[in-house]
Amino acid sequence: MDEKYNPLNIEPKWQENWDDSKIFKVSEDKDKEKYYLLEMFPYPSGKIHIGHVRNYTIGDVIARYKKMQGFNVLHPMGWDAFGMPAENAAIDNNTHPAKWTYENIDFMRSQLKKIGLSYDWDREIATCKPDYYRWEQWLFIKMYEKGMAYRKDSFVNWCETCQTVLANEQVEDGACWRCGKDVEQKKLNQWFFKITDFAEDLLVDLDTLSGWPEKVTTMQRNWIGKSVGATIDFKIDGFNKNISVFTTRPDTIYGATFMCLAPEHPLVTELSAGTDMESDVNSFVKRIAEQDRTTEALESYEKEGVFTGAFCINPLSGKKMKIFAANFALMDYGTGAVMSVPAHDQRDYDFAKKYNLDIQVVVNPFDSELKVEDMTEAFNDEGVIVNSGNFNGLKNKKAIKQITKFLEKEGKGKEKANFRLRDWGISRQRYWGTPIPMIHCESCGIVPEKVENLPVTLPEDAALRDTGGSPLPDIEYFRKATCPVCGREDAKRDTDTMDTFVESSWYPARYCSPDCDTGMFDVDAVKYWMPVDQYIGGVEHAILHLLYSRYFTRVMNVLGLVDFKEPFTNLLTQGMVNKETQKCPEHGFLFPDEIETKGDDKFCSKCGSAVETGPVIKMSKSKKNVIDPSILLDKYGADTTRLFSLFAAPPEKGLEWNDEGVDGSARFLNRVWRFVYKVLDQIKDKEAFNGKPDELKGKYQELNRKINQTIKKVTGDIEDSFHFNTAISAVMELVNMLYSIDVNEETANRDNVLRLAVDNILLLLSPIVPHFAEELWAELGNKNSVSEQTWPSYREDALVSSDMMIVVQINGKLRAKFSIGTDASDDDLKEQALSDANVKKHIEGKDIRKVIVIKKKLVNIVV
RNA sequence: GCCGAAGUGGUGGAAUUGGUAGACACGCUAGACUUAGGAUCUAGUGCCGCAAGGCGUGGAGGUUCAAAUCCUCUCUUCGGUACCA
Repeated sequence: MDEKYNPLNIEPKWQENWDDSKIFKVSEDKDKEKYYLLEMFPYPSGKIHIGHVRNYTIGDVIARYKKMQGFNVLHPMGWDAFGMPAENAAIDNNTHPAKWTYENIDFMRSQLKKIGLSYDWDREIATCKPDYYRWEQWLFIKMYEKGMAYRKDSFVNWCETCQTVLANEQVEDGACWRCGKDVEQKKLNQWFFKITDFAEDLLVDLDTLSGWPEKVTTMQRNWIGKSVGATIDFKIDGFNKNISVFTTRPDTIYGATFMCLAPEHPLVTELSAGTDMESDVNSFVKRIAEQDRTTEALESYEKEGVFTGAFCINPLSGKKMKIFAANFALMDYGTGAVMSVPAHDQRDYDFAKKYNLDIQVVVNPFDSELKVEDMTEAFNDEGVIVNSGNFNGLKNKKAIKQITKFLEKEGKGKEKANFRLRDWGISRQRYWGTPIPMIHCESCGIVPEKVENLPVTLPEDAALRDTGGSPLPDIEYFRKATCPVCGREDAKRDTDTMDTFVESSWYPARYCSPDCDTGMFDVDAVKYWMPVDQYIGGVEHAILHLLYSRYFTRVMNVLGLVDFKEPFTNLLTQGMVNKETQKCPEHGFLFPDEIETKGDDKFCSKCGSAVETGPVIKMSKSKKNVIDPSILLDKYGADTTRLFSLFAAPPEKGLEWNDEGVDGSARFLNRVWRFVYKVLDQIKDKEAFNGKPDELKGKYQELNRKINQTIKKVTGDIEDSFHFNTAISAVMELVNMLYSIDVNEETANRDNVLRLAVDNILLLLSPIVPHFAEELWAELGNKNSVSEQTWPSYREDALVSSDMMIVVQINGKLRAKFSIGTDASDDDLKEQALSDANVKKHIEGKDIRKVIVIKKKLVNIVV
């Protein structure tokens, strides 16, 4: 055995060993309980960054831990390989997206292998491969046939830089989530998935996800945004038509004094046509349509509107209400029409003040009476109904139900729940994505490609345009198609591709049978492995990816492909790894290795300008605040890097990256190594101690207790909360204790206890630092891989101590401590406490009012 | 604005059925050793104080023999979301 720990020698050896022996390859085994552990697969952007290392290490520890506990563990890895950066990089570097992507995959795979992760690499998938997206196209056609995929004209979020449409979820603060450019509104004909059909189901089932962080279910709940109220019909004066509105406050209907329509609402132009108002209305509608709709801009807009010239009739009060087109009414929420109740809605109040409209109080606070002339803002708390005919005197909450019921009876309204969630627009005008398997035929309309013709393969020889945008419409042989229905040869293939979130919505199921060529997956394999027992990934995917995955699982469920609805039983959202940004006035953002430091000052290595330090934010390639783990891996090896990334903080917590502590982790492994080296000859042929504590004496009895306590603590920390940082601390304490005892002391079972200590330290650490553990495990004379050992258990009798430490407080302040046998009575404790010298000093001349004795813990003397 | 989470030493972080605040590390100080290392070992390290002692978990109150932990108010930071009728 080497005297010194040299990770760079031993790590490649074990990685090869695991690879060759396929020790982590799994298959369905009905006799073993399965455990499916999945980390969110990465986008192959080029290099692994430290956030990946943290994420995959967390997963790897759990996978190895569960394997040692006897589970049949599925732990796969793959690549979320379609997406825009490939196109951008291809243009920048004059290469091809496919080439760029596959090269990145090869490089990143080699990086992951260097971290020593326990993947079943035979299950690796890449979503850009035709044998993967073939089944996505198949599912698209199934969804189309069931009416779950449809086409509609709609205003879409358009990113000019990326030349593509973005889903609502992909717009962050009014800007593109990927490139940061402000998003514009554009009208396009697009494919949509009918996720809103499952809005209620997706919402209700959040309650069943007890293994998810509440934070995430709350975010999804808010995103789905259910509100309960009523739709109410208002007759339009002089027209044989109704305006339907959605409101959550039917109790305030008597106070509705005007009506607001979204500018795009079809009635706006219809009602104003041929009236004096026509030109005003049209110019207003046109102006609003052209307005910038970024969130920032929206905030600065004042509420404004224009009278359409028409009136409607309040169905209960019978009063005439002016109908406006207003900029704050949204066409795609509710019905695109708002019944405005200025007394009880702040927005309506502002609008009424501006245009001098009637304000009518219909809810009073419980203890006072509102007067319109004294009001400075809308009143929207709970209260008592007034000025509302038969409903006066009711609490407004009760009135909501009664008025709704009344409207239903009269045929003027209906109870209704409304959702904020919109259908999922999936068309992208991009090249590097899954082609949408639909064909536009002049005779037959839009029809699906024949299933036997799948996959519709993405042409690999496409020349990208310098300007961005998809080359697919230019490629004649791709675009030209034969109509699968009538056989016309001049049909056109859809040249849009799917949103890349589609691929990631079903990949967990694909891992169960990655080579299946008869369907999306092998039904029996999925039945065995799915759902995922533990999913791990960044909290940044709390809405987007996780909601889409839940939706897709429901789609597969409805299509009879799977028998469950929730894909992820337990979810661990790992905090993001953050780092400050560095900016050079001339060269913009800088990578850490582009900075030179002189004392406390930092300079750009290209031009020497002083570097400006920006805020601490999530690591991203575009901001260049990334840490390349290969520096750590080359210098310290994988095990130290793994250990450090776990020791720094509990997984769910965000982390400001700082590698100052990494030496401590390296030092710890060295300490363990040196100890094993020191006692190796002594313990190599010995059995680990497994007797009763009374077979041991003194320090060695204590050591035995500490070993068992450590097993208990580490197991609990992993099992209950994945708090590896405290688990590691516990092992460190045990190692510190080993250094404090004399290994040559003549005492019973000495070497057997030392063996027990070393065995368990290696077993407990093995999921965290697997190469290190394998090496020392082999040095101890073991033939099998440490990962095939059983996770250690502790002896209950070893935990028991004959003494206990008692704390003495006076008025709650710590004044003394003493050790006493565990069989001591309360009175013994009291007596012992009062006889302590320091205690005597503090109670001298004072009356003892009360003595509180807490069993096995403390004595508090109140004076 | 609304929803959620979090505030503990110089740093990362421990500790919650209320019961020794600061485990384990990093850093720092002093020393030892030496084959001069990114090594190892010993001692110290919350703050104030020579000490006795006092103070101390964002701030202010409260409950309790006892509060980082429970309650009320408040401040700050981070994350999500936002004209949603």
